[in-house]
Amino acid sequence: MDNSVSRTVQLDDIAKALGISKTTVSRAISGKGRVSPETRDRVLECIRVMNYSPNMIAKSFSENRTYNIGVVIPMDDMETEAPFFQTCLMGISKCCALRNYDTLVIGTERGDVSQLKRVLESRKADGVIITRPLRNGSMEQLLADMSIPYVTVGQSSGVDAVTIDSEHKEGCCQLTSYLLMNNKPNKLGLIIGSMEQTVNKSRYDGFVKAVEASGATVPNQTVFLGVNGELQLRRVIDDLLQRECGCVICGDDMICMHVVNMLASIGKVIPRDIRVASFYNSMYLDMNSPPITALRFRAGDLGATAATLLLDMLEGKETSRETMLGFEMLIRKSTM
Amino acid sequence: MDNSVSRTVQLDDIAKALGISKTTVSRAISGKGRVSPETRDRVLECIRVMNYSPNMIAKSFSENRTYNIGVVIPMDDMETEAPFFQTCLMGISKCCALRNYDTLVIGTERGDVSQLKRVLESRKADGVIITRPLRNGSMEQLLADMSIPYVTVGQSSGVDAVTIDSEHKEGCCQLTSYLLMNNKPNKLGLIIGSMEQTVNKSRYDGFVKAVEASGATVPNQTVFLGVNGELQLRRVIDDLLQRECGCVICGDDMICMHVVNMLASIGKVIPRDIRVASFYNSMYLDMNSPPITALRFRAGDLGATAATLLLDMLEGKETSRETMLGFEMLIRKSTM
DNA sequence: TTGAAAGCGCTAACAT
DNA sequence: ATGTTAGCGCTTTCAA
Repeated sequence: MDNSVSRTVQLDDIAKALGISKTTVSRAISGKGRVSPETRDRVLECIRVMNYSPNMIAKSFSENRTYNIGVVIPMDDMETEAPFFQTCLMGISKCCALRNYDTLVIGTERGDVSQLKRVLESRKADGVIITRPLRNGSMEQLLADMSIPYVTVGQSSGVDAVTIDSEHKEGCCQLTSYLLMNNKPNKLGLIIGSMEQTVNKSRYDGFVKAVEASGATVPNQTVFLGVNGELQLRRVIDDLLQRECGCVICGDDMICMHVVNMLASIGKVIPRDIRVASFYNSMYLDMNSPPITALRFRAGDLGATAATLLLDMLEGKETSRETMLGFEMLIRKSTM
Repeated sequence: MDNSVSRTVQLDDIAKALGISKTTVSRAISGKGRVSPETRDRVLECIRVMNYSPNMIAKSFSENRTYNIGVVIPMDDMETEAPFFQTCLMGISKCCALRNYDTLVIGTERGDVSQLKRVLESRKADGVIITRPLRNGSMEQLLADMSIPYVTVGQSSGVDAVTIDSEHKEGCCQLTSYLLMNNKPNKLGLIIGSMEQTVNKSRYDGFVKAVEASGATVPNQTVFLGVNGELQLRRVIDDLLQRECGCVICGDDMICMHVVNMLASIGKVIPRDIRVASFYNSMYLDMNSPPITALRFRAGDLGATAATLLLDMLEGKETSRETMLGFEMLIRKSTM
C-alpha cells in the first residue's frame, strides 16, 4: 500500500506503462544505442503525457558527474559590489542553463581556496570557471591535481590552462598611448590594485608597453601598484596631485569610482584639474559626470564564452587554449 | 588489476583498513546511532590519514537531498549590475558554505520561471531563496506545488511563505516624512520601478503612509509608478522639472543613478536645483557627489539571514514566518 | 532492436 | 555496539 505523497514518476513507470524495459526507455531518451524510431516516439510521447523528468541526482550518481559547474567569485570587501563578476556570472549562468547545466557559486576572499576545495572534494562540480585568476595559481594547482577541467577568465598561471581573455594588455596599451598624446609620461599617473591578480599584471604590462613605445621610461614616481583600500588610495591621490599629474589611469572601475569620489571631495574638477581614465568600464563610469574614458570589456560575453568552452571540454570536444575577446575604447569627457 | 587513475578513497576503504563494517564508519561520521568512542576516534583518525571525503553525489542519492539551495536572481537588463543581488548572493553563499551547502544560481528575466522549474524538476535544490519576489507569486506557487521549502527576501505573495524583509514600508515612510519637512507634498516627486515587485509596492506604501500622515493627499501628478527604461525615465524627469518639483525620491539605486546622470546632463545641480533621495543605498549613492540621501538596507545580512532560515527549515527546525531587519537613514548633502 | 542484471557509494532498517 | 543487507533511480555491459 502506497500512501506516500505523490511519488514522482520515474523511468520504470514509463517502461511499465509501455510494456518495455527501462533500458529501452533510457536509450530512447539519451539517444545512445539503437532504438526503433517508433519505440522512440512512443517513449517520448509517454514521457510528455506522464510528465516525467529524470532525477538528476540518480543520473549524476550513475554517470559520476553532476551537471554542475563551479564559478569562483571574489568576495573581498573591495569587490562585493564589483559589477564585473555579477555580469560575468549571469553570462555563465544563462549559457549553462541552455545546456542543462547548473551554476554553483564558489566564494573566495584574498585568494582563499577552501571553498573551492570543499566543492571539489565533495565532487559537486564537473568543471570550474575562475573569474579572477591570481598569479600564484593555487586554484589552478588544486584543479590540476584533481584533474578537474577549468577555464580562467583572464590569463592563468597554469601551464595548460584554457583561458578566455580580453586583450587587456593590448587595450591598456592603446588607451595609454592615446593618453600620452596629451600628457607627458611623467605626469601620467597609474593606480592599480593587487598585482597578485593576473588581470592587473596584464594591464600594467599594457601600460608599460605604451610608455616604452613612446620612447619614454616608465614613470615610477607616478605609478602605484598593489593599491588597496581607501586610505592607501587617498594617499596615492594626494601624491599624484602634489606631483601635478595631468591625468590618472585607474586599474579598474572600483578604483576609479573611489578616485572620482575623492577628487570631488577635495574640490578637484575632472577634467579641468585632472583627467581621469579607467582600464575597465561599468555603469559607474558611464553614468558619471563627466563620463569616464575607459576600456569596455563585455563581462557577460566573457562569462558566456568561458562557459561554452568549459562545457565543450566536459563533452570531450577540443577547445582552443586561448580565446581572445576584443575591447572598445570609450573616449569621453573625463580626458578631454 | 586496477590501472584506473587513482580511485578516490571511499567509505569501504576506511572500513576495510580498520577491519570494521562501513555502516559503523558511516555512523561514526554522522553521529547517528551508537558507536563506541574509541571506534569513533579510530575512524576519524583513519579518515584524516587516508584523506577521505564523502562522495556527496552518492550521499545525495541515498538521502534524496542535494545539499544545494537555489537562489533566484533577476537577470533583466536594468538589473544586471544591481549591487543588491550580488551582495545578497554573497551573504547567502557564505552562510551556506559554513553549513556545507552549496548555492545554485537560478536566473530569471521578467518573471520567467522556466529556470526555476528546470532546477526543481531535476531535483537539484533542496530549497530556494527568492531575492526579488513578484506580486503575481508564480514562483511561490511552483514551489508550493512541489513542496519545496523557500524563503523570500522581501514580502511574498504566498500565504505561508517564510519571509525576511527590511522594514521597507517603515523606512520609506520615515524617509518621506523627513523630506516632507522641507518639501511641499505636491512638489515631491517619486519614481518607482515595476509595481510587480513586492518591494516596490512596500516602498510605495511607505511613501503614501507618510504623505497621508502629514495630512496631505498623495500627489498623483508627481508620482510615477512602473517606470522602466531610460526613455521613460527621461520623460518622467522632464515632467518633474516642469512641475518645479523641489525633490525627487528614487525607488532604488539603479533608478537613482540614472536620475543623477540625467540631471547632470541637462545642467541641473543637486541639491541646488533639485534635491534627490533614494530608497535603496549602494556604493553608487555613497560615492556620488554630492552623496545621496538614502535608506541603507544590508543586502549581505538579508542574504545571510535568508540562508540561515532556509537551512534551519531544511533541518526541520521551526522558523518564524517573518523576520524583519532594520534600516538606516542616511541623510546627506543631496537633500540639504 | 530489446531486455536482464550489475553497479555507482552511500544510508538505514533490521538483526545480532 | 556493530554487522548484514536492501535499497535509492539511473546507466551500461552483456546476452539474446
